[in-house]
Amino acid sequence: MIIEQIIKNYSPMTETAFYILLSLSKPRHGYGIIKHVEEVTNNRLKLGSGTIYGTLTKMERDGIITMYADEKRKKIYEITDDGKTLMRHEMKRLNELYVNVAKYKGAFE
Amino acid sequence: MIIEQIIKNYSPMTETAFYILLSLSKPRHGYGIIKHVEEVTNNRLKLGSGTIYGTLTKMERDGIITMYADEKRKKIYEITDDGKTLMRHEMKRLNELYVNVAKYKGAFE
DNA sequence: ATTCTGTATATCGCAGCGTGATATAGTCGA
DNA sequence: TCGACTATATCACGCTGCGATATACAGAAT
Repeated sequence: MIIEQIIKNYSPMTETAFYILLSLSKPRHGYGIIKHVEEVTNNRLKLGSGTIYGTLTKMERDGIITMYADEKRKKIYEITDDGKTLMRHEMKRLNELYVNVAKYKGAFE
Repeated sequence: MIIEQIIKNYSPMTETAFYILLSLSKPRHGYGIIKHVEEVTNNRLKLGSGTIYGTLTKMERDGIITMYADEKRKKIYEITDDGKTLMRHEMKRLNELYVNVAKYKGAFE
C-alpha cells in the first residue's frame, strides 16, 4: 500500500490507533501495548481485546507495522518507516488541534 | 440526557464533532460551520453535508447544542452549558495527547 | 489439588460515525 | 438563463471500537 493511500485511510487517526502506534515507539506485543496505553493515559484508556488484535492485524496488512518476533505466546510488532511517516503526519494534525484549543478555549469556560 | 452520559457517549470526540462544537464558540448555522471549519483548518477539513446536518440533529437531541434562531433558510445553533462542559473535558484530553506527542515524537523521526 | 488472578491471542456481531450521492431550492452576478 | 454559491435533508455504505466469548498457560494462595 502506498503512503498517500495510508495517510488518507488513517487520517484523522482515532485515539485508539494513535496510542497503539505511540506504544510502538519500541517493539511491543498486543498485551504489552494495552498495558502501556493504560500507563501513559493514567488508566483512562483501556483497550478491548477486539480493538487491539483487530487493529494490529489491519495495520500489519497495510504495512504500517511489521512482525518483529513471534515467540510462543507473544507476537511482537514494530513500526515501519511508512508507519513513522504516518505518525509524523498525525502529530502535525494534533499540533493544529492544540493551537485551535488554545485559541478558542476561552469561549467554553 | 445527564452530563455523565453525554461525556461517556461523546468521548473521545471525533475530529469532526470537535470542530463543529469549536465553531459554536459563537452561534452559527450548518453551512456557516462548514465554512468556519475550512477556515481554521486551512482548507484541510471539509465537512460533508451528511456529516454536518446529521451531527447537528444528534447533538441537539442530546442537549449539547440548542436552536438559537430559525430563519427562513438558516437554522442557527448555539452550544449549551452541557456542551461547554463536554468541550472542557475534551480539551483536557487533547492536552494529555499533546503532552504525549511531545514526549514520544523523537521516536518517529 | 483447586481456585483465582494475570498474561496472551483470536473471532464475532453490534452500534455508532463520517461520507458521498441525491434531492430540493433560493440568490446573485455574468 | 446559466453557473456558482448558499442552505438543508436523507439515505445506504463502509469502517471502527467494543464487549462477549473462547482458549490456554503460569504462578500464587488457600
